[in-house]
Amino acid sequence: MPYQFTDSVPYLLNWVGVRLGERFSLRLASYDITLPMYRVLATLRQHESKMLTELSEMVSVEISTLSRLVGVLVRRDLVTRVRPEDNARIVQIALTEKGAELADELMPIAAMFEKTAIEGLKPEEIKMFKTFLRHIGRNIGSL
Amino acid sequence: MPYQFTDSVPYLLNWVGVRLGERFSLRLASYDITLPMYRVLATLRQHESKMLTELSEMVSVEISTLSRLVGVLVRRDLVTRVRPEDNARIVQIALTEKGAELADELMPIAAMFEKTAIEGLKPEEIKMFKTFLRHIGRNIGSL
DNA sequence: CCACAATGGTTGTCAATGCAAATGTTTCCT
DNA sequence: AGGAAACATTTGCATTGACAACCATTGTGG
Repeated sequence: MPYQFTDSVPYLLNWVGVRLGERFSLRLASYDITLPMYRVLATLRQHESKMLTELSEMVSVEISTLSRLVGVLVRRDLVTRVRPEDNARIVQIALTEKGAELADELMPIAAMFEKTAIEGLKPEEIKMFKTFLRHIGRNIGSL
Repeated sequence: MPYQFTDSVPYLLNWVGVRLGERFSLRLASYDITLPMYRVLATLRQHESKMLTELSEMVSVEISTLSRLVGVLVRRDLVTRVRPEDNARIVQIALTEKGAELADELMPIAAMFEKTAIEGLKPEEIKMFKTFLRHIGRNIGSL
């Protein structure tokens, strides 16, 4: 059997990923929040405080882009950006009260969204699916 | 158990997808080809000829962006863009000889790449994984 | 058969992105 | 201690990409 591009894992992954992103962006639009913004808020909601580099790795946004993005989030009073006393080269990003509230409002929507997306898959299938994804994620190092 | 963002399907999907794309882009760089370009070539390799809108849907690239992208591929003599006699509002995109040759050179690399990415998963697991992806893909309509 | 809606594609414009260089900070080595 | 290397972030600049407005063609209902 020949290699079929549109049947390949990277293709399918991208196709589904892009569409999920598009759809969810639409939902976020009414909150005046972009998808990368949401990713930052949601990540911080579960990690308290992260430096820029860590955040960049987690949300898959290029660090210079993220630097600017954090800038707008600070201006909107959704996150804080502080240089710790004991280490002046890093910057800690954390949610403000307002940012935490927004995250708490948005995350249930994301949860519902995901629920609809994986509708029809059995719990153990979802578990497997995530395991496969993480497995591929680990393999990426050897690419 | 609370909803954990970094454990969600959309997050994992994006995380893995972005990284696969980044890595493969690096491979393509030596051919002076970008990832979206590769996607166009590979799609056409398996579909002969597509109109712009269909191509846009398949490669997940916004149509105006794709219009310009096709422009550069035409200039590089990798694809042709013709308005059929019988329907002058559509445009058919097809590979040139040169484009087909390039696709044939690149696709085995992509195949190897994928092989490495899914290393360690059993054939039936890969099959399941793709089934899950397609299933989610179909659900997206109801988002 | 003709106005008008719908479809397919291109172009103008501006915001988002990414790379590279610059800046400041800490760590490491001798 | 002193300077080089490594690290974390920011900024400048050029490219990319998205959205909207637009043009051209085809399809449709009265």
